[in-house]
This record gives sequence, C-alpha cells and structure tokens, in this order.
Amino acid sequence: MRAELTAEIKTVARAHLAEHGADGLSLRAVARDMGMVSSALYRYYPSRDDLLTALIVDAYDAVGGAAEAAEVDVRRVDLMGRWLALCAATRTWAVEHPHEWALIFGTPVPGYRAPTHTIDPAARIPILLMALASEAVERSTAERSSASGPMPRPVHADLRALREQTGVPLDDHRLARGIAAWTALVGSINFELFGHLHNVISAYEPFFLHQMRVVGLSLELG
Amino acid sequence: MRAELTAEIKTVARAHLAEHGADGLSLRAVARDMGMVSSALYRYYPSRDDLLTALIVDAYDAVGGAAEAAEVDVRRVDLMGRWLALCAATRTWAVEHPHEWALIFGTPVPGYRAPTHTIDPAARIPILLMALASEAVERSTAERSSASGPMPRPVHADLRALREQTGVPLDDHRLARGIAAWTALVGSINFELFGHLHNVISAYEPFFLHQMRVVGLSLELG
DNA sequence: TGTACATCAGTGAACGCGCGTTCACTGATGTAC
DNA sequence: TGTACATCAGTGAACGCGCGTTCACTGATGTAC
Repeated sequence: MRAELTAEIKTVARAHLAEHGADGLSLRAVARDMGMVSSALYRYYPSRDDLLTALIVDAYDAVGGAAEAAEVDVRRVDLMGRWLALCAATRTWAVEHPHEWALIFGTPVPGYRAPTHTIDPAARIPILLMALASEAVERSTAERSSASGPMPRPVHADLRALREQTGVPLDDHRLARGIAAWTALVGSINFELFGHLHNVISAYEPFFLHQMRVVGLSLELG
Repeated sequence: MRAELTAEIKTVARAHLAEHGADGLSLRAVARDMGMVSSALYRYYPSRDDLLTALIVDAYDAVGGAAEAAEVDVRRVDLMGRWLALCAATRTWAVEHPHEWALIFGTPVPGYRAPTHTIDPAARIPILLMALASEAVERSTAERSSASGPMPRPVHADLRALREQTGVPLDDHRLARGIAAWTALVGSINFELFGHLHNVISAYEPFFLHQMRVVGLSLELG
C-alpha cells in the first residue's frame, strides 16, 4: 500500500530528525535506513523540501493535538487550569521532541518556504489560547481591560484586521496580550531548549509553570 | 599583521553568515572570498567551530553594545525610556543582522558546544535589564511586589542562587518577572524574524514597542 | 654592510566523505480480452 | 482458464557538487652574527 510506505518514510525521517536535527535530515540516509535506494523515495516525495513540509505539518498537528487533548480534560469552569494544562502539554511535547519543536519554532530552514497549508495546523494553539482569553472576558465583570498606554494607530489597524478575520471578540489590549501570551509560551520553551536558562534555572518545569501562571493572570484567567 | 587578517576573516565570515545562514558558513567559501586557499585559514582558526565561536562572541558583544549604548543615552530618571531604548536597539540590531541574531538566539548549531567565554558577552543585556528592575524597586514606595501565586520551592532555590551569584537585589517574584521580560524581549524578536507574526502583524516595530511597554510596566518601570 | 639561517604565511594536491536529483532499466503484479 | 499487455515500485549507476581537514612544500621576510 502506497499510503503505508509514505507514512513509514515520514516515521523514519522523523527519527532522523530527532537524532541529527533538521539540517542533518537527508533523503539518502532515510532511504538507507529503510533498506531502499535513495532514488526510490522520489516515488513518494518529489523532493527533500516536500518531505520537510510533511514533517512540519505533522509537528504542528502533533503539538497542537497534545495541547488540545490536555486542555479538554480540565473542567470548563477552570480557565487557569485549562491554560496551564495547555502550556504543560505543549512544553512536554517540546521536551520530548526537541528537534521537531525546533523545526517549527526555531530558526527557519534556510531556503525553505512554508506552503500555505502549514498555516491551519500552526494556528491550533493560538486559536485555543484566544478562545480561553475570550471566555475569560465573557465571564468577567470588568467591561474594559486595563489599558497599558495608548495603542499605536498602525497596530490598532493590524489588530482590527485580525479580529475581523478570526472573529475573536477581544479588544485591542487584550488581543495584544493574547499574542504576548503566545509569544511567552513559545519563547519560554525556546529559552529552556536552546540553553539560555543554563546555570540560571534548574527546575525547568516548575519555573515554566510559574511563568505561565503569571501570563494566565494577565489574560484574566483567574 | 596577523591580528588584521584574523579580523578580516571574521568580517568575511560574517558576510557569508548574513547571506547564507549559519549552516551555509563554510571555511572554503570564506577562503575563496578572500582569495586564499582554504587550508590557509587554519593558520588563524584551528577549525570551523572556532571561527563560529568567534562570530558568536562578536554577535553577543555587538547586540549587547548596541543595547547599552542606546540605554545610556536616555536620562537616568526615565526608567521606562531606558528600557524601551534598550529594547528598540536590540530589535533594530536583530533586524539588521538576522542571521547573526539567529546564531545566538535561534536553534543552536547541532553538534556545537559553546565554550564558557561566551557566557559573559551573552549576559550583557540581561544584566542591564535586571539593573533597571532593581533601580525601579529602589525608587518604589511599594515594599513587596504583588505576589502572583506561591513560588514553587525548587524555583525559589534557583532564584536564591541566582540572586546570590549576581547580587541583584530583587525578590523571587520580581526576579522571575525579570527573566520573563528577557524571554519576552528575545521571544518577540524571534516571532517577528522567524515569521510567526506573518499575516497577523504588519507594523512590527510599533507592535513590538507596545508589547515591551507592557513588559516594562510589569517590571514597575513607570 | 653582507651573508646564513630560521620563521612562518600561504600553496596546491589529496583524502574521504555525503549530498540531491536524474535516468534508463528490471521485474513483479494485476488487468483485459 | 490462458495469454498479452500495461502499470509502476524499486534498482543501480551516474552527474556534479561542496565540504573539513591534512600534509609536504615554497618562498618571502626578518633576524643574528
């Protein structure tokens, strides 16, 4: 079955990625591991970049799925719990798949241009995050968010467009804070994985969860 | 003069880095550009990794120097202004030197292990950031920071050790917020450079500065 | 001042390696009559 | 049921490329006597 082999190639490629990183991923090595000749892979992926794209899409889906699954397990009323579950699951996936994480959230592979069908999988976690922030506002009594300085005009335009495209019912400041939360989530994991907390923090997970709790408070989650 | 050539090699290597990224940096290409034969470079750098290390140290020093220079130009009493100047200078340097930025704050080069003498240059901006936060506390009337949940025990130990090593006079929560600020600064720039804000934000700089202003408020900078 | 010598920056060839991709091909499978 | 044929997964050789590193060497420079 063609589909099976296509999947197996991805599995082997994923293992290679896990061991040698994105730049170490070579069609020839994957073929070798499968007991095939390198040219045979071209029956399944027209080029190395296409294989890379498949892995990228899979990685986004895997981490997104893990986050969603963890979040859905928490009782709906516990907004902070849902947020922290999302964060913890994301970090756990990243720690367990550091090279796949780096593939999607690290330095972009030079020369590689992500096709548009990577957008939807990439948006799963931010969408979930924004949904949480929106729920928090709906339940909240405070009508207006505490403004933190005026919002620059061009930024306001960007945020309005974003609001219209996504239907997220958040005012400018809350929307910006949502993006900041997404940045903080990914940035904190990157700091840990890329070694910037070396000799600074040793209790990575508790530190991470503490930081994410603070971020959650900024989203008015509890 | 030996020192001159050593510097010129770095300059050419930096140009190569800027054009092709860290993985595209090859001794042979650098030698070619200098009109030398590749083996001649070994008179100056014993291996490719040593050249890479030199570039990493230079990058840390360059971005750190830019941030410090911008910060020192703002009147001392204006803490928020100093913080935003630091942020703006850091981002500007990153946008102007994206590959050098990625070298130090992106995915680590696989197989490369940073020697210890990269630590000091890497610490310049975080040290400045912590100094700002400390100044803010000294001037502040509020004795205790607003706690955001209890600090987990192992994290408390990490933060105490950090406080003792660096002499930064910040309590646990403020210290954690300082690290969060550093993470947010780097993470926001990475999000922009690595394309995660594509089709979301177009006014990068104003957006970035707004976000950093919010971060500055969390550091009680004004 | 003039010669002998040491230093050492730079040369050029070579080693051994791996890569992505192309292409004509083989040979098993399954379908059509 | 039996034969002729098309399909197509996988082969193996080849193209052309670039890489890091080693090594014996040349030849200019500058120093010591």
